[in-house]
Amino acid sequence: MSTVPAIRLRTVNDAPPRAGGRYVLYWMIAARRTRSNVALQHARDEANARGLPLLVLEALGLDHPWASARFHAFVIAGMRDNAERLGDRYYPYVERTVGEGKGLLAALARDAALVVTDDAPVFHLPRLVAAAGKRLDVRLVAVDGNGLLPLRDAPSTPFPTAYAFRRHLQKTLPPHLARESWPEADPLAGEAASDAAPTVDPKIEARWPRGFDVDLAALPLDHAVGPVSGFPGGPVAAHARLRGFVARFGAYATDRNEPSADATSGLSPYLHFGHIGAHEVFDALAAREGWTADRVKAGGNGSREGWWHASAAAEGFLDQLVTWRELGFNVASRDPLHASYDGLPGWARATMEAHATDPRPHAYTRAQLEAGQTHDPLWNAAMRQLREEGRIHNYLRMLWGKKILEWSPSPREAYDTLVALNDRWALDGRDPNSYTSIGWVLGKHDRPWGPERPIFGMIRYMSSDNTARKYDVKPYLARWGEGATKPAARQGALFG
DNA sequence: ATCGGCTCGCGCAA
DNA sequence: TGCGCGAAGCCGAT
Repeated sequence: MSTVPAIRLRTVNDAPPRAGGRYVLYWMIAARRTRSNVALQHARDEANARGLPLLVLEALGLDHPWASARFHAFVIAGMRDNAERLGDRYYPYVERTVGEGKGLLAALARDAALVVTDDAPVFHLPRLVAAAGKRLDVRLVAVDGNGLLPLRDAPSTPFPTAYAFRRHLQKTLPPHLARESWPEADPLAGEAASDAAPTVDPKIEARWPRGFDVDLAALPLDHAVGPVSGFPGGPVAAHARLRGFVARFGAYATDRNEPSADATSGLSPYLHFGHIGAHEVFDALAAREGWTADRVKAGGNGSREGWWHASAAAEGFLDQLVTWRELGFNVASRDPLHASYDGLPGWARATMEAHATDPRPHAYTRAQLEAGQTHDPLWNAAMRQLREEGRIHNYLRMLWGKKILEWSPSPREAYDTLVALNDRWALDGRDPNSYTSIGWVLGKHDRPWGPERPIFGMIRYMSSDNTARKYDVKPYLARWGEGATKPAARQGALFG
């Protein structure tokens, strides 16, 4: 009945579907978009099967530790796009006081034949879904739309290396690339009762008013973390970004590590908030390359080269989008320690701990780091980009992390600082991928790399001097360094 | 400019 | 049991 592969569907609770429900409710929590969204597609199938309309709830709560004007602005921009597409079927809701939103899902579910949601191993979402499953008296189905590989098509233990995971992908992925397994580009196009608006109890609307036109300044948020410039949120902006990236994709192979070049995709924030899906990014690239699924052959030995049978640039980018991104999801879905120091490999913790009492020639408090007040101008510039733009250039982010290890009193504190700064300031913080890149800095998915050094032990070392030797960092320093003039138009006027 | 060594663990071939 | 291979490393020798 469902057009979504069964391996992506998970029934969360024991409650049956409700006879006499007025709509099928899609509780949109991770895939905050209306295109290429298998959860929405499944909800639509269920609605069609019952002759019912769809209702889509997209809520934005205040009750999590990193709630800030930055993330709120980003998500609300996406609500604008989703409202455009969904019309009467859309129930956007932004909490005005902490706890105000409690009960909305259950209230809407009381008239639902079935509730569908996203199954994503991201931040607090698994706990949220589990709790909802217990509370609701109607069936809740969670749908895994995270990546090309369904999360459940892998062993129950997480992959320790990208190499091992890549080998698994090379064996397992081909059937999931087939057209019939692929998400529909526009699930709303296949909606049978699209003209019938779902009837929502007016008492619910009175208590939890629909809408997203809120005064951000009045909300209890972390306002020091302000909206970013250059990265407007939402599916429309995400697709504009994707088009731009594909248009200049030729430079990706050579310039992706060049801090001054705009050669990377910049899609990570959109992927994190679900404003675009991995399948959509894959499709855009495949179209550009004239690539078709039959070019991938089952087999392969885990090597990065010559797997996709695409250009060098495409192979490199797909290794990011598929291998590394989905490795992060694989680990996040299977390792409860994936976001903690204790989740690092044994050899990495051992070698760092053997050097825990080494003298630290430079030591900074977390506040000094957060303010970008170190002796290292390149590092300070990276921190400033993170504070102001909500991201750090891919290559410099590694250096940024390595120095936090070098300048922290202990490896455990280094890990916690990395996570805290990234969770708070990065648009794609709190994502499985963020924990992958932070973990990599401290040896995760990497190997020991001599010679043994103070503080680092056998953790792979990086230095600002070498980075400056390999890449042209002058334009980056001019943009983000100490003496740089503030870029214009940083005010958050979008949502005033 | 380019190259090997540093060093560990995995999966597969033998 | 050996072997190839691995997100971006650094360093010194040629």
